[in-house]
Amino acid sequence: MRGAMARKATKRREAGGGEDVCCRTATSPKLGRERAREYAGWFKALADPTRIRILNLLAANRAPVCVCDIVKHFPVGQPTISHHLRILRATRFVLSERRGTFMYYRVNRNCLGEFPQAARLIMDV
Amino acid sequence: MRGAMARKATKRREAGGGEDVCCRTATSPKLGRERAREYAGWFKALADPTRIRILNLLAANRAPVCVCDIVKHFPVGQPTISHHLRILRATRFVLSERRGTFMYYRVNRNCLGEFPQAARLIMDV
DNA sequence: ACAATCCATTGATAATCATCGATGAATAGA
DNA sequence: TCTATTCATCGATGATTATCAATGGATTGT
Repeated sequence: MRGAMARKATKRREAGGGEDVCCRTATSPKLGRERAREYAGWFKALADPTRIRILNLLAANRAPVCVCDIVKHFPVGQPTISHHLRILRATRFVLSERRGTFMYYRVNRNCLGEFPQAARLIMDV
Repeated sequence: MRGAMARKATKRREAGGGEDVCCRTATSPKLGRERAREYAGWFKALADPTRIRILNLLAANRAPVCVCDIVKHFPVGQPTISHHLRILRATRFVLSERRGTFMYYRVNRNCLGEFPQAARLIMDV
């Protein structure tokens, strides 16, 4: 479904030196596709203003917060908040815990440490 | 279009103490909507594996790299690479420069410094 | 057993996005 | 001026997503 147009770039002057023309052969990305996909998943989880503010609300509260209290602070419905929480939970940005009828969410502080590491790998430093 | 279902949460026991029931009134998110939208835009720019690896390729090469050399390393067509570069350029993750027919791209190292700052603000530390 | 509450899930919808092929603008060289 | 090359943009398409209303499962209290 793709790749037809992808590979026919810059092939002139194959005879004469074997050198490509425009640049001196750039280095490949060092980050593998698997790792890149993992990081993209993390960033995608933060690529929404509501999710960022949910995360910030949970971080601002030392004690875990239940869903109905999260809902109060945002102009979207409860199912939407649940949807966002599921994404944040799947990426381990938040942790959840059940107490009776309530679900309490809190931020996962370990993620704070993983991010600079990812940034360094992407930025190659 | 939204807000109908949003605000009718947890209103019982208005008489008797004025207290809500489930949690002790969680703190609001400290991050404003404007800032959250700005950060979400940054993360959205990184929410794609191809863009992450383009960024990584540019970071791995000290000298600027032209588009046709970027295209060689990815299984997508040149218009798609241009599309991704436009997004990375709009968010200032990369800088571009024209030399004759070629467009040379390089990573913007300043962004490395802005990210931990954003992480700290979101995570409230 | 029953009613009430919390919250996750489902199904639908409109918007956004990644990708493609085709085209066009700009530049360099003959 | 003509041709070739690089790269951005356009229009279309399929996939993903944010949101909603409605429903259902789980738990608590009567």
